[in-house]
Amino acid sequence: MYKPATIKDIALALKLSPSTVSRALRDGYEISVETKRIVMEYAQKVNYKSNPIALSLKNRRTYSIGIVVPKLANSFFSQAIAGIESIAYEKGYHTIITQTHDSSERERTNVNHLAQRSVDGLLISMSAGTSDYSFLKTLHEDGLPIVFFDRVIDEIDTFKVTSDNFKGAYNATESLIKKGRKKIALLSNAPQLSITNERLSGYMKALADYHVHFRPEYIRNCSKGGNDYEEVEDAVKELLALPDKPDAIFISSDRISISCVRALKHLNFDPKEIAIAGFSNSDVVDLLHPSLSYVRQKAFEMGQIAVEMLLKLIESKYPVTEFETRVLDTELHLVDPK
Amino acid sequence: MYKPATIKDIALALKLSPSTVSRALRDGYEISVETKRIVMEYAQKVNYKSNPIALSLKNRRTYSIGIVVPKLANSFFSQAIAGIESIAYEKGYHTIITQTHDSSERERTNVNHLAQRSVDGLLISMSAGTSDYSFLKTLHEDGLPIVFFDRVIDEIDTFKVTSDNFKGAYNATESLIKKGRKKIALLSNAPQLSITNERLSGYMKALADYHVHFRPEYIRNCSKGGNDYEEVEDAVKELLALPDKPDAIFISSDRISISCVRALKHLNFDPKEIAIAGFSNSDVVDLLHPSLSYVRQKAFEMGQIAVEMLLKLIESKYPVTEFETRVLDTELHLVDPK
DNA sequence: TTGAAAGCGCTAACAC
DNA sequence: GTGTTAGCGCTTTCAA
Repeated sequence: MYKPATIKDIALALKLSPSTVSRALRDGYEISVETKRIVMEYAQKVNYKSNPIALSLKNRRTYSIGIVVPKLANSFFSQAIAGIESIAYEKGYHTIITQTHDSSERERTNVNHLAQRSVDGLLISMSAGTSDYSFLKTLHEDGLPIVFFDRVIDEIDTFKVTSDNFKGAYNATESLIKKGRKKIALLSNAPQLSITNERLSGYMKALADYHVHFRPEYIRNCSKGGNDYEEVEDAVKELLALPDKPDAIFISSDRISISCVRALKHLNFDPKEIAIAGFSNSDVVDLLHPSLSYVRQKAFEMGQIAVEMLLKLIESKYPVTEFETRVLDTELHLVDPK
Repeated sequence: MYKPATIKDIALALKLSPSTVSRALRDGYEISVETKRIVMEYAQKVNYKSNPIALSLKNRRTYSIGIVVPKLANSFFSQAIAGIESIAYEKGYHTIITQTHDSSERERTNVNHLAQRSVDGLLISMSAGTSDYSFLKTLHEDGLPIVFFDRVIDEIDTFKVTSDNFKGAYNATESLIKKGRKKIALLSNAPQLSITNERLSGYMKALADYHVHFRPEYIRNCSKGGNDYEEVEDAVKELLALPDKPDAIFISSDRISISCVRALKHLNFDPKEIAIAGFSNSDVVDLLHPSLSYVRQKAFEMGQIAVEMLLKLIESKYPVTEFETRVLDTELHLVDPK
């Protein structure tokens, strides 16, 4: 293992004290111009880099923030992360990204790992399986700054950013109705998730507003959140095997939208027969066949806002007690099946 | 910010010395069972967690490895990362993921950031734009363990894992020939990349073996690697505007494959008219329209192998001088356009 | 303007 | 079996 130059090394070489070198390097006002010059030059020469670990130990700050998402392969999250990074880097923070694969278990270990590694704060979008939030609550009460994005929870009072899931779902459902569809099924995500219920409400409200009969048998929950294709295909099969089968499906989750498209393709369904609309931030959703209308979330922007909130918490000199929840608009993209 | 319990706190409370507490906590053999019990219990009670920053400072080990990839949104990389994590977590290592967006500039800052944060080693897949490897060379010579995967470079002698890009490209091109196509264009990635040339060779060899005339005007490089859609669409347009226009395209890059599909869709090309085959690890490639045959890389496995190599380097007691380059098979998936 | 010394949390010689 | 001390790299009083 290699050993980078330290302040001590420089001090020794230059016959100065470590403290002088330290001050010179940080351009301290007490140090003479001449000394600074000498120190800087030598530091340059030996390629001195301050050791952030030592700094962290001293300052109890790491200038890194932890990100916990269910799945990197989900475009929504990789877009959100890009947004987070864009701001974080600018402000001199490093990001540590971890994924949970929607496992509550991995979520807990990842979060603890991050907290122990002393990130200055945490950005998290909850896993589908999680119902016990105590590990987060404890950390939060201990003073770890946390901001939730997209998949938020009520149990912890802090900054949050989400999409207007209600309206997104409403608009998508409405678009199906306006296409003349009256028998609209719902493929939904794990019921623990905040977003699942909001989207369900939007769907229901649209049905009600347009006097479309609501049928409980048209609702299917895919509690594995589209991570398990079989689950989605089974749900689609069941829907299409109903005596009075739906003529449209609204899918309230990113990954499940993709799985539903795949299921319809496998089952050889004509998109004209079954119209679909769903949440999706996939960057190829416009190329899918069967095609679908889709609700897009402002993922990048959500990431940016989340990290700005977190930095506010981290950098605040006094404990923050006023928390805001931002709700971002969604965009509906209509696609006519060919 | 909150202040977690330290060894000192425990020592003070229990009227023991810090070293005794330290040893007791790590179940040191010299410590009496009784003392251990007392210490353990008290530690439990105050929720003692060892401070990894202090440990890192002491041990010059962080048990974290840095990952540098061009783009998380690229399925190939998110799959590789999943592979990396699967092994890393198991062995008690933490991963720090960063993306460069194929910018040489961000690559350099990310790598330096990671090296400074004292990761124990680095897994890297090079950005398309990079041609100056000196920053990596320096770190490597200074003793930082580095393993390259997928997009490797010759300039640094260490462990590497890639796919059999030559054969993948050969097989894909061959499949187009076997479909009766004789005018096969090539959409290619940035020429600096190792994989670009290997795939080019595979394409050329297939043409040669089947006595298909090679035409330089059928080759187009998209040096932005599919990050810039316009570039790809222009390339496709140019190809299709040639007097003797191609009847097939082989695309030698993941992201460009997607962009090419999009271009063909925009330009309203019938997949029967232009057959396409390309590298892609997208998890929805089978749902794309126009459809394409695709070469899939063993991304997850590649990640696993890469991290295993890295751990070998990290945990080796002696400097390693024998390096291996593993080459993984690719899988060709044939799709008939409808 | 510069230096000496203490301390962040932990471990490991070396005592006793 | 337990305590003392020094040190990882850095900053920061305090003293000179």
